[in-house]
Amino acid sequence: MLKDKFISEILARRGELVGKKVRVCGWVHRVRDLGRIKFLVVRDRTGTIQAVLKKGETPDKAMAAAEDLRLESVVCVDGVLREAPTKEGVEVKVESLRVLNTPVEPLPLEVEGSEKALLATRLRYRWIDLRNPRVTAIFIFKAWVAKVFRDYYESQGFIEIFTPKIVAAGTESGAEVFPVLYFDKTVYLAQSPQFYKQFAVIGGLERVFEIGPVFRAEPHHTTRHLNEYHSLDIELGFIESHEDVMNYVEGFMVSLAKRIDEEPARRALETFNAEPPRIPASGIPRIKIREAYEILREVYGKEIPEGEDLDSEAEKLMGKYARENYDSDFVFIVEYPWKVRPFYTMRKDEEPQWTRSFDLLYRGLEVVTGGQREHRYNKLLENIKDKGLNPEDFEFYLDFFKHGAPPHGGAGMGLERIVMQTLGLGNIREARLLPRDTERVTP
RNA sequence: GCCGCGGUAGUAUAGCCUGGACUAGUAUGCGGGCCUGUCAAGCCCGUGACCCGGGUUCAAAUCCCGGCCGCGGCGCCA
Repeated sequence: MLKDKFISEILARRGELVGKKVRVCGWVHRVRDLGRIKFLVVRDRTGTIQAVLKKGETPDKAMAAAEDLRLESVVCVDGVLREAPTKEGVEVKVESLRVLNTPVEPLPLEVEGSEKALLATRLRYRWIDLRNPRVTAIFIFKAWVAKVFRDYYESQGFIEIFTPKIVAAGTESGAEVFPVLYFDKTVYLAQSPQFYKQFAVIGGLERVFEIGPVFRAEPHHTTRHLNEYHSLDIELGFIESHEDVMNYVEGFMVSLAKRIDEEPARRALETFNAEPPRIPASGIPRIKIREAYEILREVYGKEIPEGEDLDSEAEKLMGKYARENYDSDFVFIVEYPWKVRPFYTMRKDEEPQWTRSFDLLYRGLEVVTGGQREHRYNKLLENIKDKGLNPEDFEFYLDFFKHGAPPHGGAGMGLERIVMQTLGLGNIREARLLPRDTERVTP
């Protein structure tokens, strides 16, 4: 390995490393050339550190190598760490400078302050944009959210699964799918792992989760939709109702909120000046959609017809309501109308126009959808017909329910949306390394 | 899918409404120079742009039409 330590590690251990030789490998973030003395700021994923070269003190070979440096040159610097009046309190007195690569063209985007460029430009040159510490922080945070997800569900007895993304069935929750040529057949990119996570529960794994890509062929033009995103999915058996599913969703959100002071998260929140997610001690409020209609009408003068879904304005208002009345950044909206939910949703026995389902709003944006699934074969068949769908199209799925399907339910959570809402990003594309939208398929 | 707004150097912008002194301004980057403690270093010099096509006009960055691209709102969803 050329590199033995991240810059953050050198800085964290500066006490013991001062006076010793260190090696810093990274990108040239800035060059301040004062003639007989040159300062290089070297950056890696974890931070920046200053290296200094002085004519007469630094070996000529290193001085010569420094002449050809440009911004974003890739370097390894060897030298002695010493105390200095820099932001970090230390600097590297250069003894040798190795230039591993030099940009062959001027930079189309400046790393520092790249977020000031148009998002389109940043995405076009994402490999440069990504070097901006503010951008790096988003993806380190995203990885941390996924880790907390994995940690939490593993601790609750869930098994991680990996389901097919190439599927035969068409639409299952209303979202449009992308067709794919698969040998001599047309198949589709999975718009959710829905059927297969249920399959895994029915197959006896009982509690499962998956972190995987999903594909939506909707021509969105918004700041909160992607055509490809990562879904955090869970599914669990032996539940009494959708309340059990909500408890597990809530458990994850509480875990996120509790662990938010861990290093990568703390730094990201600080970078974006974001408030930690707020969940009251009493838990996330759960409001039936029937009550939400009333709240919207009476408190905000917003009319949503009974039995209709909340529109995005209504979701924003309910988010505001939860914040002001429950001191909560989250709110569950519960028991959605059957008419706006997919066929596999379990209806309430006594009130079949309502379902055992929920959405979770986070700062006024839907980030989770879930509920109890219909596990009784005959009821499932009825529901398919009631939705005007053809049972033959779902034969492979229906078969799962013929040989012992326990009562079960689950939820799907939008990873990028959780990241966006936590950090207060203006556009979900910022939370995706290489977003796919209606026009963008490169890089 | 419907609707709205936009496209000026590598990047980000001013100018457009009210066509002409625009030789298209500014910042930053980039190239060169000066400088031995800078830290978004500074100072000096230089470089570089009106999306494409058509139209109106004596005259178009500016007005009109079409195309392409970008951004956003709604819808749908995570």
